[in-house]
Amino acid sequence: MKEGPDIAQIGALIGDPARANMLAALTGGKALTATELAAVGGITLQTASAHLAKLEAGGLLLPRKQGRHRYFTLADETVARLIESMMGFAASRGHLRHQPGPKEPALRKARICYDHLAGDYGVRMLDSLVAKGAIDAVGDGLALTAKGEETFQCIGINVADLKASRRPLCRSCLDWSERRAHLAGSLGKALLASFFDKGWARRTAGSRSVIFSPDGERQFLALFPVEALVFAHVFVPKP
Amino acid sequence: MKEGPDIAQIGALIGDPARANMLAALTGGKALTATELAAVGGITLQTASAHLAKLEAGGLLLPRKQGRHRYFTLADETVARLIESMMGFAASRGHLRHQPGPKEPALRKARICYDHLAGDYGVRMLDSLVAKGAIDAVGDGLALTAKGEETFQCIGINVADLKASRRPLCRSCLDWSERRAHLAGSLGKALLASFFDKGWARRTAGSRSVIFSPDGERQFLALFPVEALVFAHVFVPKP
DNA sequence: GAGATGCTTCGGCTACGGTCGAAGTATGGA
DNA sequence: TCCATACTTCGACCGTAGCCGAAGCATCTC
Repeated sequence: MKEGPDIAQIGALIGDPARANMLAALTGGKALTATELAAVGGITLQTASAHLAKLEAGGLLLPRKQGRHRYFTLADETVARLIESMMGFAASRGHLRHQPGPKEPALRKARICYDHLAGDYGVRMLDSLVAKGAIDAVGDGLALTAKGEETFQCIGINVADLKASRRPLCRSCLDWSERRAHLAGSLGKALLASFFDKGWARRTAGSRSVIFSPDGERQFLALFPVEALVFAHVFVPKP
Repeated sequence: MKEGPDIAQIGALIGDPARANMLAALTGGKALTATELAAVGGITLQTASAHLAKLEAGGLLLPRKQGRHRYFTLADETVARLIESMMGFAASRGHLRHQPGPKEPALRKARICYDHLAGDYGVRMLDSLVAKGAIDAVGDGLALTAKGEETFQCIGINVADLKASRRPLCRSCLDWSERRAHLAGSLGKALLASFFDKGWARRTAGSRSVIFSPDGERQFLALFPVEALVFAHVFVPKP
């Protein structure tokens, strides 16, 4: 039959454990060197080199040479979205890792999804913004309201700048740990960046998880309060 | 590192050409027997049986025994969404099939995406519905308007029934051939079903493509006119 | 009951892809 | 200039996953 585009190629690309680990690590948004990615994949540098060549040829990765290092990033936001959506799917089918591990809770609480905040805190933030009327949620789509535009200006985010770029302002991104949406798009990116700028939170060295400082956490929770009522209509039953 | 759910498993599942072909065929929405799927995959029945067992174990497929046949369907709408999104991604990276083939144009014009209409005609339908104000497009989300509810009642679609089900009414689904959204969800399903009921169109035997009758095509195009102005803001530039 | 059809299981073959050691190339620093 | 570091290429090894022929169940038809 052979209809349509070839999904087997990218499936196979993602289907190798070492490559999958590399891709998952790169979903953290940071550029990583071949050596770092080899460690992530649990393989030697030679093998990693071969894998990276394949991922690059497949259009999933973008290399950037800098001195004697080669830094790799996901080629595109669409790659990140694909990986995240596959994680969501895998989680829904129970394809979890064997070892929950000590890092797991931190990851579920707050982590980076390419360039924006995900996990419990990411979902909470979006919920709160919707409850405040800063963002409109229609179906599975998100849109900034006029009120929201004001709000973000006050926090110190220049919405006009964001609007100028071609990238969509708001995008919903399905969270694999919470199975609910969090905020992606250039606004999601700007918000996370501002948390880092303010010193509320920082990324961790070898992981996707985001660590809040005690003070940062207090401020974050105050800025994005949870209203119990909200959950009623946003709740999505787990299948 | 091993963070998060295991995407390698489902990647590998989709990564085999024979399995990928089977999954793509099942995205046509019809239940297919093991023998039919073997033909689709270009392999013998024994091999297909092994593949199907793996896909079933992975939670991608749902078997249904009927007489001496075993019919397989995609386990879930989420599987169909995953496959379609991978197709979209593959298409965007140029991972196309070698042979464009004679069926390709028909497929691009109108095809089934799990249970709703995709392709040029699918995109056109959504564009037209948005232009008419029957559906609200906010960001990448869709919502039925009050006016739309009336409209669909007139066409003979019982919106109240659809609302009763847990499945979302409107969902946007990215079209791999058009790289724009078309209408999924229970409303998308109901619309396609009504086209079949009215005899405007029919499915083809071994393919996902949808064939309109001359009269059906005329009616469809009249019902969903294109207004040039609409395209301006819906257009998404190809990267 | 006999035969045909649909599908699964078993066993063995094969090939491809992942793996690493060793050697080769580029870049940076002393 | 010389060495260390970062990475790639080459070559060889090996395991696994895909593949099919043959045989074994199950179900329908006559």
